Amino acid sequence: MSTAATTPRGVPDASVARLPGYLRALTAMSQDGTASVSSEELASAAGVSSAMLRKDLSYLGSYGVRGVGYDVGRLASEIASALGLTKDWPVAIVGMGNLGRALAAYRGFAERGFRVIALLDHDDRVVGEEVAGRAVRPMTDLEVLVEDHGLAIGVIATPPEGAQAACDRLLAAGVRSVLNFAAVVLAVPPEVTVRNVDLSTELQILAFHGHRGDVAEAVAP
Amino acid sequence: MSTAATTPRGVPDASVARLPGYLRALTAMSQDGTASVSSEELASAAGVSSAMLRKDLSYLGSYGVRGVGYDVGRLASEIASALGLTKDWPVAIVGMGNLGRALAAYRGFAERGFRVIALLDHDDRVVGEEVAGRAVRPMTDLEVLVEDHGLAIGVIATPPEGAQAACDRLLAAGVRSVLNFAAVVLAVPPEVTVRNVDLSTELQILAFHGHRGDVAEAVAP
DNA sequence: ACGACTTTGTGAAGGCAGGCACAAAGTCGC
DNA sequence: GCGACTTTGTGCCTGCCTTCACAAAGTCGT
Ligand SMILES: NC(=O)c1ccc[n+]([C@@H]2O[C@H](COP(=O)([O-])OP(=O)(O)OC[C@H]3O[C@@H](n4cnc5c(N)ncnc54)[C@H](O)[C@@H]3O)[C@@H](O)[C@H]2O)c1
Ligand SMILES: NC(=O)c1ccc[n+]([C@@H]2O[C@H](COP(=O)([O-])OP(=O)(O)OC[C@H]3O[C@@H](n4cnc5c(N)ncnc54)[C@H](O)[C@@H]3O)[C@@H](O)[C@H]2O)c1
Repeated sequence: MSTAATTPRGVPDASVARLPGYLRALTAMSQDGTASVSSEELASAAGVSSAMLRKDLSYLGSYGVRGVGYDVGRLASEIASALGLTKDWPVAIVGMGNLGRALAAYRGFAERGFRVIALLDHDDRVVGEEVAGRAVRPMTDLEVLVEDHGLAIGVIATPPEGAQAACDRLLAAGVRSVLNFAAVVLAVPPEVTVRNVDLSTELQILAFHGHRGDVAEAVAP
Repeated sequence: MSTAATTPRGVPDASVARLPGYLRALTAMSQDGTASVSSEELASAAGVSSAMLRKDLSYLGSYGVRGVGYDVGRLASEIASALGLTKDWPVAIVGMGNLGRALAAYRGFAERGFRVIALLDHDDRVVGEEVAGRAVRPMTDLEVLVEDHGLAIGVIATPPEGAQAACDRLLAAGVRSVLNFAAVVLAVPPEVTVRNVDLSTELQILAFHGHRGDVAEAVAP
């Protein structure tokens, strides 16, 4: 019933989607030894306007100093806290095909506080294989994994046909956040959050813009 | 100066981003032998509301029949045409690491009219290697490739440090559409379209929602 | 041939997000 | 210690996107 402005923690989705970008820029600055940034500098590093940045940050609280800017370390820590990154998030990857293996080998996970605790596949020929120094486990291990690690995020890297089944198993085991790489619309109850990453969709959107660019140039004059 | 509604081809960005989802659902229906769909059915298959679907389609023209619905084949073809998928789009993938190899092996490209014409890397140890039945080529091949194939879309799968350099080379060769998997903000001139796919960002957004879900439940009652 | 029924296409309204511009606030130099 | 300067935080406004609701349109059964 309350608006975003009323509740201190009511951050609009559009803002949330930009916070990781700010955090990344801040982390880079921190490693460069930069201690303080203005909204102008940070905005340009994150590729947004300074007004937008300030508005986004204002949803989190007042962590800037007028006339000076933001303390890099402090702001990074506040954003991380707002995103819920103060604890490690256990992640399981389902589907050890081409994409699943690339994801398993990706070290960007750990760098941002996501701990891959399991690689899963339903195919007996793949189960037991070693991927990125870890043994692939059968789907039946899911329940135990959730119990042991409090598994929170499931990544689906199966073909489209298997994605709903994989999702159902994740949900049954208690997972409530899913990152889906398969090109299907997953049916989930409302309390579950699904984010879709679809390469084909992205390419098609690019095709549209490339296409339109040509058309616009041909029509405008 | 004209609004989206004035120009027949003025499709809002938000709509464009959903068209690929409609197209995918239609393709699946077509393969099932379904000849006709209502906006209600198609909307549910694509995971949007029927009002939204109808409005999106109305930007493309009037291809439905009142009282009946849409002809699956016809609508698919109209959407494909609006997206600019009537021709093949040549794609080059830059950066043959874990991710680049997975992308190279992905057959979803060809299925949707995107033809991978080259795999590129700047590392001499990787150049010449065979990936997905294709030899990896050096960055210096870019210009010739663009000339020969009219290369239109570049995919960047290099580490963040190399992404801007890779992007610059693509643009210099004439590419105007870029799909970027590296977690950096690429600097490009306004006529170039860049879309970013960042796994870490997605996970952090999921973390926020998982986190918030807990908080909301704890605070609400 | 006609009427009832279904489903589209779209005007109108509401809500949300982005951008502008400025007052408030705090710093730094002198 | 004080004033000038810098930069934040935010109220307001504009435009876009989404949802609602219904008249128009065309079909199918009789
Ligand atoms: N490869 C890519 O670069 C790429 C890019 C974008 C999107 N995708 C999408 O990612 C998904 C995976 O692609 P891929 O190329 O890795 O496929 P793949 O066929 O190489 O691998 C799929 C793996 O998932 C496993 N699997 C299938 N059904 C399962 C189930 N129900 N439960 C558990 N495991 C199951 C299979 O055993 C197999 O090991 C696809 O949906 C694809 O569209 C892939
Ligand atoms: N591996 C994953 O699953 C994954 C997931 C999400 C995002 N990413 C991102 O994708 C990118 C690639 O990841 P990866 O794991 O494949 O990295 P990687 O280190 O395995 O491979 C990078 C490849 O790019 C090449 N390269 C580097 N600089 C280049 C340049 N300027 N021009 C041409 N080629 C260049 C290198 O020679 C190497 O072969 C990274 O930015 C990473 O953050 C990877």
